Amino acid sequence: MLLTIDPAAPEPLFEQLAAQLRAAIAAGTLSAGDRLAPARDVAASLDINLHTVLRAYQELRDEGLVELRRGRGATVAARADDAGLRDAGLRAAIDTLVAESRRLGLDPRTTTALVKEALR
Amino acid sequence: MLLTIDPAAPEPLFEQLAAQLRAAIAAGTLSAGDRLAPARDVAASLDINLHTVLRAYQELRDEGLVELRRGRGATVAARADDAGLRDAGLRAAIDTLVAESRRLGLDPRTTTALVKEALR
DNA sequence: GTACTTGTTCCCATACAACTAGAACAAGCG
DNA sequence: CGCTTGTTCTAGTTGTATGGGAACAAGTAC
Repeated sequence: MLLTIDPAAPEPLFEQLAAQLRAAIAAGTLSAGDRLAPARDVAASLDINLHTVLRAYQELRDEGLVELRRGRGATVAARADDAGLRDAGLRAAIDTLVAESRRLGLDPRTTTALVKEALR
Repeated sequence: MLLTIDPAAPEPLFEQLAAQLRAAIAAGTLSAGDRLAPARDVAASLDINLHTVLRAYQELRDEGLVELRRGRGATVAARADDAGLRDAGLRAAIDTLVAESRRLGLDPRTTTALVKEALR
């Protein structure tokens, strides 16, 4: 599981990490029970702070996608499979939305904002 | 056009305002040519700073949804109709996505993150 | 048991974004 | 002309993101 960051991007580093891990779960690269690299290792290899990596892990824990335990590390939650990030209906819905957004030439900010609002 | 804010929310105030205005355009509450309330008035009624409101307006201008002119105020851009924020296909796509997200019990953050990733 | 791993929780410091505050300015309107 | 309204500027406060370091707690390995 290769993680990368772009220090120049507007998104916070921990959000970049969380997004890649979510995408990996959705793509099936990571499955329930799989272990994530220790936060210290990720921090060292990306040359960023331990706290930053842990914050990404904790965000995923708050979303119910990852389980964290001292001494054991971070593992993909069983719920991540059950909850179905790779559910066919969900992925179809996302693909359709992206296609519609592109068709209308909408700014990505506009699209994500509309979705966020619709989810409230 | 009633605008509200939640000072305790993690989203910046100007983003909250922009999101509501986008949603209003998408819902048809606001149409091309309609005038937005003067920034000073909004700032006063919400008890926030003029700059914060103007930043929301400017973000919408950058997205092509609103036009700003000194002395005349802020108006919904013609493109806002053409671009079709209230396009049937778009709205159906959003509704479907929201339904799928709810069905799977996904955290809103997870859903929006996946969409943002898919739009890149 | 001891040693090691790994997340958790503190401390603090720095950099940047968000917000506030106030003022002056410029374009449009009546 | 006066009034409205967005634009631009300066400046200060606050919160978040990130970094750096340390101690701690729960789990694993021997």
